[in-house]
Amino acid sequence: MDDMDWALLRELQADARLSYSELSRRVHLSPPAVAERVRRLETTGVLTGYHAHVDLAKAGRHVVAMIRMSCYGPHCVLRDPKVLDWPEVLEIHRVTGDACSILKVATRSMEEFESVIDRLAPYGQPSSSMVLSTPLRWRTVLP
Amino acid sequence: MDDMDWALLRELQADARLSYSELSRRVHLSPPAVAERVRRLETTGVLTGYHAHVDLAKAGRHVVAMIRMSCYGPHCVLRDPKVLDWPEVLEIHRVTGDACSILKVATRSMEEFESVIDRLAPYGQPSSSMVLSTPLRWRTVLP
DNA sequence: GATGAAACGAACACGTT
DNA sequence: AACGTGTTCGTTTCATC
Repeated sequence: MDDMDWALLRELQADARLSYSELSRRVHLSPPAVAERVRRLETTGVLTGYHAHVDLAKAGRHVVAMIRMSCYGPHCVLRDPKVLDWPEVLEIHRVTGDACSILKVATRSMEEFESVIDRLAPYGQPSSSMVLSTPLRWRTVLP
Repeated sequence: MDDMDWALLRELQADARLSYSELSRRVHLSPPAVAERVRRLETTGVLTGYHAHVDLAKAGRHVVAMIRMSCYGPHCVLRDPKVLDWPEVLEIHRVTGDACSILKVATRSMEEFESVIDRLAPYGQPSSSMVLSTPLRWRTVLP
């Protein structure tokens, strides 16, 4: 993880579709050298994937919320792998504090959101914060 | 936004670096037609960007937290554009409820995290939930 | 890590429905 | 208006130094 690796990470975080040739011009390295470094960042797990980001509202997910789950001991959502497959659940973080986890959820409607809450309730007490807007959607990680 | 657009969104969310040729094979459409559709999804704002995702711990950000800010009226973090530029702040969501916003923060150390809390305190009361692990980092948005 | 050759993909104009 | 075909040019990849 030298300066060159960080330069590649910076560029690929900003635009994951940059070609190796374009990357080579930006970091001043030959295309094969760039390809080898990127492959190494992938295999070592520093780069976990390349993802197109979608505008949730424009994709029909008009209701977005952060849900803090305070679970009933052994019934915790974190212990049920089925929750990982619910299409409305976009992220799950295990956290410290009163809640055991924070879920990011996006649904097409309030009715659909209500059904998610109904499915979550058996695991514990959900506390929902509806997302009004997202002033900062994403930031590049720098050294 | 027909089935073909959704097929392209699905593939690009899973792997943003797929070539137009590879996409054309997967959705059974010619490469120029794929390129035109993807360009349209970009210009209409459905696709907001292509980003390489980085493992925070492997990138040296060992401390990750979700911080709920309960701000003092006019001093709200959402009203100060400077906060958008803090490199430790990866996401900001404006939400309903007791808190006015939720921030995702990642720092190299607890000392650095403490300094973020010190910088946030003037805006309101920060309530931090440290992220222990992330069982679901990201999910593809489907129709 | 750089270079050069060969295979592959992207981009444009054009023709088709 | 949306898609397919062609050629041209740029990109990826592998062998080699």
